Amino acid sequence: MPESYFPEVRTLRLFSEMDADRFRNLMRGSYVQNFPPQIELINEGDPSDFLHVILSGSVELFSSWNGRETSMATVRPISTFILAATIRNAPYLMSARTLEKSRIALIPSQDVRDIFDKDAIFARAIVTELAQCYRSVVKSHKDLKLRTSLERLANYLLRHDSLTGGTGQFDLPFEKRRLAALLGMTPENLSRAFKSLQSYGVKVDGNIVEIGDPATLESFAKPDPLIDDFSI
Amino acid sequence: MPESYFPEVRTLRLFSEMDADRFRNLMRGSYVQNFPPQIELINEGDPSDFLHVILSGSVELFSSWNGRETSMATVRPISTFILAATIRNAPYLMSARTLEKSRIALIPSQDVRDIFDKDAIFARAIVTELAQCYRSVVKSHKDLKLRTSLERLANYLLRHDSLTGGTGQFDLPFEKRRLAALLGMTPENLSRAFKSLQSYGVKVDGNIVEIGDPATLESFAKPDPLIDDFSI
DNA sequence: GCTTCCGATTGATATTTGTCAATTCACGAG
DNA sequence: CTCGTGAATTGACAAATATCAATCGGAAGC
Repeated sequence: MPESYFPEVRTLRLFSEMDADRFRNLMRGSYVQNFPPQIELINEGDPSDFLHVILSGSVELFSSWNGRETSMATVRPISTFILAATIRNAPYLMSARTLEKSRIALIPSQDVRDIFDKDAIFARAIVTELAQCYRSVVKSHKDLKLRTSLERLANYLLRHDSLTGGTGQFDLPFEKRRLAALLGMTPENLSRAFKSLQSYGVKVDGNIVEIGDPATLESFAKPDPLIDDFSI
Repeated sequence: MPESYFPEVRTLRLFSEMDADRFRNLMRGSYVQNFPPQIELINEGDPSDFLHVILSGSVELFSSWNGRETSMATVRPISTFILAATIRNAPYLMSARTLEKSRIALIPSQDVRDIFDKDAIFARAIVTELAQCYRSVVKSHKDLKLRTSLERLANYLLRHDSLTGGTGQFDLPFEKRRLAALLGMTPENLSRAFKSLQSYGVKVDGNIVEIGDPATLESFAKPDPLIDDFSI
């Protein structure tokens, strides 16, 4: 990996505190690659040879079974993905594809495990990151199991609004078909769900969403920090 | 905690390799308590003051939102639960209640975090355990999102059969209403699902389940190691 | 400007799942 | 043994969601 990328990767919580020499060694054995959109980076079931770090662009994590496919999460810079497989030296549970042109750093999993054993600070950082990811999936699981699709959409809109500054207006970050898969519903059902939310002040025009009356939408969505707050 | 419990806790992968002195210190600051059935040990949202280790009995992890409740997992000896909250010093995301008379060890979270910082071997063990838990939730999430309730039940039966020796006959480990909640369906729907599986050779009498023709059931259930194999 | 393509939407319909009410069944208390 | 309790089951029905087919509409290419 060219040294010019080091600072970017170093900003990641995972690497920011670790020993400088070790960091340099880790980076020297790594690669940075540019990928076009719609490239499959990881196929679920494959051995986890690399820890991936997304530096720019966006990546979708998804899973398939029996001819069906669902979206599990979207990853944005700067963060790692599929850390657990790397740590356990186990096959990937999810596939990954680029959504847009993306720059990805590939760090050999074996090196990550080696340094983990030697560097307590790095180990601490990995645990924190892992625990965070773990809690995110638990939240998603609660979202999916406790809420109807309409409630999931309403809460998604509130979350994304607050994420983008809470102005009550934002662009959907990807196609609606992808949002539908993420929320665990069909595109048709999503389309109808948007219509149903009109009565709570939600206006949609193409990719632009406007939350006219946050209080009304919240009274329907009933957001809960233990599901919707990704910072805890 | 009485010294007599030390060996039991020590068998946990999480503690088995750690420094003996530190282990003794950690245990000395801990408690072991016996709880009757149906006692709420943890309320989601509470601060995570203790890491829990179940020594005997069984515990259900569950979550609520807006008057609804769902089962997230059941925990059996000997394992920890809600490790991620302890590590991150964050509120519990799930509640926990005893299903039967249970003996639980309570280890102060602060002590766990302190030792984590000092003991690299312990840190390594925590990461392994966390990554394991994380992957389990991802599998559950895929199960819920990619399969119908009938498919989830069929795969659950196959998993549980193989877990109990693969004899093709076993007792359900808890009430059907709980199984229904775990699988994300209503008790009524579960009852009908069992009936539907009759045509694939599944017989149910009370709590006793018999898989008459594993091949047929598998051809319907299509079990997938990336969802159903909890050892990877 | 026109065409083509693909995602989004809409309507009609089917399937899945949940809800409500009634009944059955098993088990423990008295 | 009988009664009472709560879980499990069953049937009828309602709601949520998916499927299929047709249409719309905007963006890219010619």
